[in-house]
Formats: sequence, structure tokens, C-alpha cells
Amino acid sequence: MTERAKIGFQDVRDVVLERIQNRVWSQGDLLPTEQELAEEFGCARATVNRALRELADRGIIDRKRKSGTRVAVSPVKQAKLEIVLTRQLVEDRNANYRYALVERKEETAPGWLASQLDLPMGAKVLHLRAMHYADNQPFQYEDRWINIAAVPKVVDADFTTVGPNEWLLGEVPFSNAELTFAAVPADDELSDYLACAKATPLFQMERTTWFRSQPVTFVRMSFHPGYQMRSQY
Amino acid sequence: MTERAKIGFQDVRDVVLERIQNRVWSQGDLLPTEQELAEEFGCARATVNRALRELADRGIIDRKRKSGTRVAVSPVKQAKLEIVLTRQLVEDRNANYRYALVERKEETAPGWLASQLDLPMGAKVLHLRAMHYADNQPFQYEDRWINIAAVPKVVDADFTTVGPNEWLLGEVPFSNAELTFAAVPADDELSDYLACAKATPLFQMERTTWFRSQPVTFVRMSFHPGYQMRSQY
DNA sequence: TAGTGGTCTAGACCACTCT
DNA sequence: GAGTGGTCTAGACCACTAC
Repeated sequence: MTERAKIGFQDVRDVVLERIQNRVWSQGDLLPTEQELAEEFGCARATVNRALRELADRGIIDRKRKSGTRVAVSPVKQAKLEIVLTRQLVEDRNANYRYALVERKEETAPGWLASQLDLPMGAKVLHLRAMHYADNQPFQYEDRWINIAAVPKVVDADFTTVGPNEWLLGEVPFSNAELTFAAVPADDELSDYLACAKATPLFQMERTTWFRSQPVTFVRMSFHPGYQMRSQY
Repeated sequence: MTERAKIGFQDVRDVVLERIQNRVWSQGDLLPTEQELAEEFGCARATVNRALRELADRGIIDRKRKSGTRVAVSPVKQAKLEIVLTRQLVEDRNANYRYALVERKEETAPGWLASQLDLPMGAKVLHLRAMHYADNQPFQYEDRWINIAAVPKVVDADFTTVGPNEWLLGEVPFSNAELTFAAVPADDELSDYLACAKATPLFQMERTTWFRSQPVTFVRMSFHPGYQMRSQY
């Protein structure tokens, strides 16, 4: 029997990728059409289509109607960054997680926040400050503002036992966000809460969250000295 | 005419997502089967399948054979991080890009590097140090080691005009990598090259790259003070 | 206008896994 | 064993775009 097991889209995808890596098709080269590849692999065009679609999603190839499929000239590397709860970050390190609310205050959005979240003048926000500990060592300082108009129920949440992130995940689970990452020097307050010298470099992540184009929350998370964020592609 | 335009997988995907956001189906709830949804939307099961597959890829729903499809309980947020060339980072800011090689030296891999890259004892590496400028302001300091065994041609590249990142992208375009991000204090050398005070917090990205399980390069990129990395989901 | 990818269909069989 | 998603097929029509 010269019969092979049936060709699946993963087989096609892997063979095409291998040929690209082996320079059978170099950067900028035109690949055969879906029809031709389908004939070569002895499968349906839909199978080839799915294989190539996955490679296109990964940025390996560029596809255009009429022009055909080309090997990407400068492949865009996309790293996937998993954004997880602080609790999970801590527990993944086999450390004991502890959360503590530092301050809870309803206030009028200051100008910079109204601008950041695109809030109307005088919008009410809930300002929360909290600490996250790993084995009772400072892990992260959280400074957060929540748009009360977007999540009215927030005024009834007390946040003494459940952190705002986990609470919001239950209320507004499927939101969009913009993230920024930076290195900042510890100010008086951060050095105090994170138990480090003033001006110590800290890794800081800011996140602005929307739900259906409505601003929900802005949070600034400052990690303990030495924290590393990891990712891969 | 009560006829609607034909239902596409994007329509199905968007309607299902909307229902999840509206809590028509709450976290942990079982969705109708593909067959039932196909009947509701008046389309083929394959169309529903593709719609749900996309939502599953995004982490919005969990799918299991026999059990069915459920709304994800704790949706994993995956931010996409575009890793681009330093040149592009600079030019995206409408700044003039300039590259300068600082040092180029063939050497035996030091212990920490051999460990990091999983190199054999005594492996030869090319050590490069370089600067990237935006409008002649220091933008990024690059400290890089390349595994000569993985890319023998590297010994013939001079790197005085083309940066190692761009050169490697041409030689080993489709590689895998692990990234770490951290905030570090500027040491004597960094403060010198980046024109900042010693101990200034700097955003630092380290990347280890493999091609077909073979280690290719390790690079440490230190950005100018105040640099922010952005992402979204 | 013609070529190429994008998508849909209706049906089929398979693979996993819950009961 | 049976229900559900995973995938493939063969064909069809559509949408974009280079020519």
C-alpha cells in the first residue's frame, strides 16, 4: 500500500512552514495557489485554505486576492502576553497570596483621569488603593479608579476581602484594554508599601479598560523590585 | 421581503459574543450545540463551527467534545505584543533613526550565557554591543551574543551599517523566542550610553531566540529613560 | 476582466469523553 | 454507547484587485 493517511490541514500547514524555513520559498516569493497546493497534497482546497489562513494569522505569509500568497518579507513577531490575576501570578510561584485594601474613596475624577478615560466633567469614580502580598512579602501595589457610571454596583462592593480585579472580572468579564509598561522610580509611597529604597526601579503596568466603548477602569500596578514579566512567541 | 442577507460566520460570532456580554449566557453556562445554532441562524454547521472556534481561540468560550460549549469561567486575557525592529519603533515616532556599532568581538561563551542558551562548553559566540538613536537622542542600548555554530555566516557580517537584529531577520526569519521584561537601574555603562544619571530606572527587554530547537542569540535591550511599551487586547 | 483568495453549503466520518 | 465537537470534501458563488 502506497496509501498515506489522509492529509489534514495541520499537515499542510506544517509542510508549508517547513518549506518556508528551508527557503524552498524565500521571503517575498509567491506560493502556489490554493488549487495547486490542494492537488499536490491530494486534499480539498478548503483544507489548504485553513492551513494557509493559520500561517497568515501568525504573520508568516501575506495573502491577497488576485495577487496570491507570498512569504512575508518582514514577519511580524507577535508575542502572546497572558494577563492574569495577581492572585494567580503569586500562586503560580507557589507562594501564599494575601490581599489588603489600603483605601477606598468615592471622588470626582481628577482632570488627568477624566482625560485618560474620556469621562465627562465631574464624573464620579471610586478610587481604590490596595496591596498584594506573596508569602507576606510585598508583591504589587495597586492604584485603581473605577467609573461608577459604568458599573453602578461598585458602590455596594466593599473590596476588603475580594480585590477589585477579581470583582470586576465577575461583573465585566469581556472587556477590552490598553496596556502600557514602563520602568519608574519608587516614590515615597511606593518605597513605603513595597519595602524598598526611594528611587528603586520598579516595573509598572498601566491598564485602561473599556466595555462596549464605555470606559470602565484605569489601574496602575507597581511590582516589587526585581519583578520580571515573561512572554514568548 | 423578510429575507435577510446571508448569515456569515462573523455574524454568528458577533451575535454569540453579544449574548455572552449581555449575560443571555453567563459564565459557565452551556451554549446550544452547533447544530441548534446552525438551525437558529439558518446556516451550515461549519459556519457556526468557525464562529465558535474563533471565540474559543480568544478564550471567550471553552469547547469539549461530548460536553458541549460553555462560556469561559475565567477568561484568559491575551494581549498581543508586536515585536518590531528598533528601527521601526523609532520611525513610527516620526524620528530619524541612526544605528552605531560599539563593539564586535568573537569570544568563548561565558558560563552564564552558555547556561542561558544551553550551549556546550567552550562554544564560540560573537558579542556585539550597539546603540540605536532617535533624532540623535539615545534610544536603546543593545548587548547581544550570537551562537556562531547556529549562524556560521555571522563571522563575515560586519554590522557597521546594518544592525544585528535586521541581519538576523534576513538569515533566520522564522524563529521562536522567549522574552522577559524588567525595570533595572542604569549602571555606569548604561548611564553613559543612554545619557542619564546612574541608577536611573530603565525598561529592559531580554530575548532568547531559537531556530528549530537550536539556540541562536540572546539579546538585552535597554531603553532610554521614560520609554513605554504599549499593547492591547 | 480574469485570477485569486474568502466564504458558505450539505453531507460525511472521525475522535474524544461523559454516563 | 451515544452525543458533541473536529475535520474533510466537492462544489459553488462572491469580493477584491492586478492587469
